[in-house]
Amino acid sequence: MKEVEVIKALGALSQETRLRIFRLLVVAGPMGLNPGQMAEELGVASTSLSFHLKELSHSGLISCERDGRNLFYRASIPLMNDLLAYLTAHCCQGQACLVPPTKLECTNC
Amino acid sequence: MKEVEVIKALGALSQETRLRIFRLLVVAGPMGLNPGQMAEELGVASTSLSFHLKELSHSGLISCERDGRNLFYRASIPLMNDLLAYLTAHCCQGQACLVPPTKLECTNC
DNA sequence: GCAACAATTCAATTTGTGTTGAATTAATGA
DNA sequence: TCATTAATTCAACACAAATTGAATTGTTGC
Repeated sequence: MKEVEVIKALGALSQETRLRIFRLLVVAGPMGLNPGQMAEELGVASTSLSFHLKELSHSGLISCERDGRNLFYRASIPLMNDLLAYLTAHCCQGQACLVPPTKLECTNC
Repeated sequence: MKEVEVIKALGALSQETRLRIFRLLVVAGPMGLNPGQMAEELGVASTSLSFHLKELSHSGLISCERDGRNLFYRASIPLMNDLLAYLTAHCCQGQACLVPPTKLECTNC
C-alpha cells in the first residue's frame, strides 16, 4: 500500500459521518446497505450522504453495486486489512514487531 | 477510546507531513527527536513543522518534553494501540473477530 | 410514455486546513 | 546582559472540505 493511499483511507475515516457509515457497513456485512437505509439509520441528508459515500468509494474502503433501483454499498475488508498492516508493519524500522499479525477474520470479513 | 478521539487521531495521521513525522518518531523510539532533526530529515519549514507537531500532540499520538534548549518529541505507542483496537474491535457487531488481538509490542513500543 | 422513486450531481456558501514570513518566547554561554 | 540558537505563535492568504437546496440521471411499474 502506498503512502498516498494510506493517507486517503485515513482521511476518509477521520470524519464523523464517514466513520459511522463505514462502521455501519462493516456490521451489515456482505449484504451491504443502500443509501436510503443509511440515511435513515444515521439521520444524514441524502445529498450529504452521497458526498461521503463517494469519498469512501474513492479511498477504496467501500464498494458499490446496483440492484435494480437500489444501490448496495459494502465495506471492503481487504483494504481495511491493508491499512492496519501499514500502520503496524512499518514500526521498528520495517521489522515486524506485531505479536501476532493484524488481520480481520470474521463472519463479515 | 471515544469516537471523537479516534477521529482526531485518524485526522492527525491523514496528512503527508504528519504521517511522516509520526513514522519518524516511531522509528526513533524512546529517545525521541527534536524539531530541528525532524525539519532536516523531512525538509519542512520550522513554522509548518510546529503546526503539525501541535496537531499530533493534541491528538495524543505524540508527547513532548524539554531538555535544555531542545524539545524532544516521542510517539505515544499506547494511543496507537488504542486506535488499532478501536478500528478492529468494533467489527462484527462488537464481537472480537480479530485472530489474534492487535497490539504493538517491540523494542520501541 | 409518464408518474414515482432512488440516488447523484451541481452551484453556492461556509468552515476548516496548510503554508508563509515576521515577530515572539525560552534557554544557553561567552 | 547580550548575542545566539531553538522553537513557537501570530496574521494573512490560498486551498480543500462539508452542508444545503435545486436540478438531474437512472429505474421501475402502470
